[in-house]
Amino acid sequence: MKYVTIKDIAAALGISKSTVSRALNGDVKNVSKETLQKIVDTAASMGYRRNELAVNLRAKSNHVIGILVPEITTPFAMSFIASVQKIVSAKGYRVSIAFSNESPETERMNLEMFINSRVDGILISTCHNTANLSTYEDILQRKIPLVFFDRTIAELPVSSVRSNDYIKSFFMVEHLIMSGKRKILHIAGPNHIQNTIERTRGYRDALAKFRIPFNPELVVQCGVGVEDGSAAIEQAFQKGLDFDAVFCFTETQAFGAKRCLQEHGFAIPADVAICCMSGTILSTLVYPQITAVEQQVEEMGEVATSLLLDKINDFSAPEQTIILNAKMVIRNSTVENPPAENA
Amino acid sequence: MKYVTIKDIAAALGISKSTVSRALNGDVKNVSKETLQKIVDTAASMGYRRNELAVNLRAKSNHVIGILVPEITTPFAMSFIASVQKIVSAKGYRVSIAFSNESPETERMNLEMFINSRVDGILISTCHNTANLSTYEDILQRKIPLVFFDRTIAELPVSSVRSNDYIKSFFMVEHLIMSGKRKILHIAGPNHIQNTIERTRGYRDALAKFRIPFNPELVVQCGVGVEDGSAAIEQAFQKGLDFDAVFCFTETQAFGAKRCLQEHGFAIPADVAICCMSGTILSTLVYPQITAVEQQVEEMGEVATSLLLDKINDFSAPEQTIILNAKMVIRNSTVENPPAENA
DNA sequence: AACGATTGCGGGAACGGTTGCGAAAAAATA
DNA sequence: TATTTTTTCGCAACCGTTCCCGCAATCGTT
Repeated sequence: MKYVTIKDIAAALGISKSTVSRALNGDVKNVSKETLQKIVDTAASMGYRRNELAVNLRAKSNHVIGILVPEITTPFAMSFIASVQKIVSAKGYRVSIAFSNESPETERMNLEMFINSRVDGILISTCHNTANLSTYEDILQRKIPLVFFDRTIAELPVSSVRSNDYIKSFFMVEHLIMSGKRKILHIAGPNHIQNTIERTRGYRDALAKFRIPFNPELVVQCGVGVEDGSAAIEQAFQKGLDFDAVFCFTETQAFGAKRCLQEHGFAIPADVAICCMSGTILSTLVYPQITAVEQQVEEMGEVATSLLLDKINDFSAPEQTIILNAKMVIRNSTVENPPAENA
Repeated sequence: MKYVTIKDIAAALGISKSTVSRALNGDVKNVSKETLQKIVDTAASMGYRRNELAVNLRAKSNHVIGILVPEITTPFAMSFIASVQKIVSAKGYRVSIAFSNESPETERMNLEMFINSRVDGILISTCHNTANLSTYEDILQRKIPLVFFDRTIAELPVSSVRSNDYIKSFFMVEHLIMSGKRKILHIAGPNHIQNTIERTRGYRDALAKFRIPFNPELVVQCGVGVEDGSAAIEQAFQKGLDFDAVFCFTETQAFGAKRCLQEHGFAIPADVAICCMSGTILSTLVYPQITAVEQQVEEMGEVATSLLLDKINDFSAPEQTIILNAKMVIRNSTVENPPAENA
């Protein structure tokens, strides 16, 4: 027999399954000490394993948190998932992970899978061109707790957690300028997402503060991959653009840009400085290490989870929009001698 | 009402829930065309969502594949998971992910969680100092399909997938020697795992082939993190060791080693060449790009999944041990002008 | 001695589906 | 028209657990 049930235990002991259930749940008030011990012992010796499926059906809860991310193979997603996992597993929840591959259709499918499997709550970072408002609304109508993180949707009355992109972007460009750079190339992100707008706004406003004229040619919009960053630099060379710093939308772009510049023999940061938003631990792997604004991924996971658990606990908990303070870390890709560690 | 059930639909239409169930499962043989259409329509308009919990309880199957990895925040784990996810989701399975943090205790806990939640199969890469033989045996006794990947356990009669570590390690060191290096530092892994033994054996045998005497001082054993690699180099300097190449057990060690060497002003590969096992896409992000033996992660995911699905389909399917051919990619960290792409 | 309170346990209805079996109705055949 | 076959559907059991309700025995109190 593959699995023994409480019925089997009851039969073996000649008692009712109710008592067995109670005993195994440690109900000391309704089971005598001896019976309880006897039940626990035989359960162990028979290799009993509580069937969560049955428990969950009865409890109408899966004890599962669904996490939906655009991509899974990014340090950001991994760290976020790990952070959530760590917290909720201590509270008896498991996490179920799905990814949208930046496709709204896949996103919708996965959300419906979450609904069908009766997850207790959903954490989601939407894909770029999101088109699933009706699905989100369906989820809300069913009173399934939902929290957006990183990429949020302003239209919906749901809690969300993201970083203060604009101001950190501003500070980063300011840092470049104060390091003596003036011709700053900005490798931006896809133009239909909120983050791109915020970060590019920070870039422009920092230039304005120092009365550096904005040159549209110095802003190139492209994908967020390593090769995109590399290609952006190649393209800038071909256009004959003159620049002494590069400010990237993502870390991966920065990797590509840096590698391309190094392959062309440029010294970093002397000839060209490089920095980026969305930095992660990877920025410290390369040489020189990259100055970056790092999202507090761990913290984002913790905050998002906390908001979600609140909602799970009481669906009428108020919606909150939390803006985390991303951390700017200055490293060798922008200055020769960076401070030890800085916020 | 949060969720409508087939009973609700049945009541709304004045028919039995059996018929509703059949209709929703597309049982054309037992439901008339009109009734079926009527049921499907009202189900849609009432916002019915099949409760997977109930279905799974009845079917005694969760339609979930459990994946247990030592760490989640590695490109290897992520790519593997993504690869499995892609395949099984097409077959109606979800994946549940857990990690052991290299702790046998956590590993055991998570395995028991998998058992309790009645997963249909388990893919596992064991933690370093594994001590859960009895748990594995429990799983096998319950006839829960189990497949090991990457880190395997020879003692157990289960299918497994891993790479040909020894020979690739041998080739890698041979490559260094043929590039003119002779004093090769080997940053090895923890000494109680199989992979360390295999790879170090490859190192020694390659030296032997070229009649280079083996110097135990040139083998340092340490953790697999970036900082471990960096520390290993620092330590080598302090010991006054003389070396012109570094062969790392993992990619992360190589990152640390490379960064440390560059910070000390060494030219790579001219002064010191660097290469490693367990390479991933990350090796191409850095400058110079790192020569590495890359596991075919995608393929490993596919093969492991295939073995597992076979077992799920028929538990008496034969156990297989599959050795994948890892791919050695020569890049700028060992030679100035690497071939375009090579196996 | 009588009576309420407590303790320990069993019976059985849920949770939301699926499915074998049988019955009624409809259609096909003799 | 009578009989057989087919279609269409309902009944009820089942998956493994929880939990409400009720009953008997024990205990304590006056």
